[in-house]
Amino acid sequence: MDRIYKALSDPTRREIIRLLRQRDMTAGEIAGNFTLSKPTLTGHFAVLREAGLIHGEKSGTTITYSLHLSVLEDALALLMDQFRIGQPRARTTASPKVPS
Amino acid sequence: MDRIYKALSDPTRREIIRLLRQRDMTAGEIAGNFTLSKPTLTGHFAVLREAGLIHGEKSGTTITYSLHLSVLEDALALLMDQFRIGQPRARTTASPKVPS
DNA sequence: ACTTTATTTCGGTAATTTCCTAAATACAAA
DNA sequence: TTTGTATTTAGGAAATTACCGAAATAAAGT
Repeated sequence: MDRIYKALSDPTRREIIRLLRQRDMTAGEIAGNFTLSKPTLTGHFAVLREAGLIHGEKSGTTITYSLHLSVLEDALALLMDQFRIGQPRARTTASPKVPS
Repeated sequence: MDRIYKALSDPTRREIIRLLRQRDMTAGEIAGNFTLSKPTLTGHFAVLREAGLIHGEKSGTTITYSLHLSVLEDALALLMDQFRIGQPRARTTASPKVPS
C-alpha cells in the first residue's frame, strides 16, 4: 500500500500513468514525452512496477508497458475507505483535558 | 495539487489525517499517538497545513488541529478524474512504429 | 515577576529520492 | 559475426525529506 502512495507522489510517474491510461506504450515512446533521460524513466518504471501499477511485456528489443487499471482503482478505493470519505464524522471537538 | 500528493505520501501524515477524521485534536494529543518527537510532528503539521488539509486554531497555549475533509474529498475526486477512473479506456495497443 | 505547559523554530545529520553519464545486455538485421 | 537499436544496470552527485535535541516563544498559573 505504501508503495502505491509513493509511486503516485511523483509528478513524472503520474504523467506516465496518465499516458498509459490512453494506450499501451513502449519504454521509448513514453520517454519521448519527457525531457528526462531514459535511465531516469527506467527508474520510474521500476517504482510503478513494484507498486503493481504497470506491467512490462518484452517483445524483441522493445518493452511495452501497460497500466493495471484495476490496481489503481483498488488503491483509490482503499484510500477513500481509509479516510472514510462519504461517511459522517464523529464528534468534532478536542477533549479539553486528557487524564493520564 | 502536488502538495496534496506529497502530503499523503508519508505514513505518519496519513495517520494524523486518520486521527483527525475521528475528532479534532491538539498538537500534544496527536503527538501522544506517535513515538516521534514533537518537533518532528510539528513539521508534519506544517506540510499538511500547506497542502490545505488541516487547520490549527490557537487557544491559550494549545493549538487544536482540525481536518479539512472537503479539501481531501476534492483532492481524491480530482485524482480519480485525472486517471479517468470509471470511464472506458481507449485503444490498448502500442503503435508499432512512430515515424518522426 | 517567576515558573510551568504547549508548541514552535533553529541547526544539523542521516536516509531517501531524483537525476545524470557511461557501460552492459539483449535482440534483430545485415 | 558485426552493427545497430531499445532498454537496463551501475555508480555517483545534488536535492529533498525525516528526524532529533536544544533553544525560543507565548500564554497561563502562582
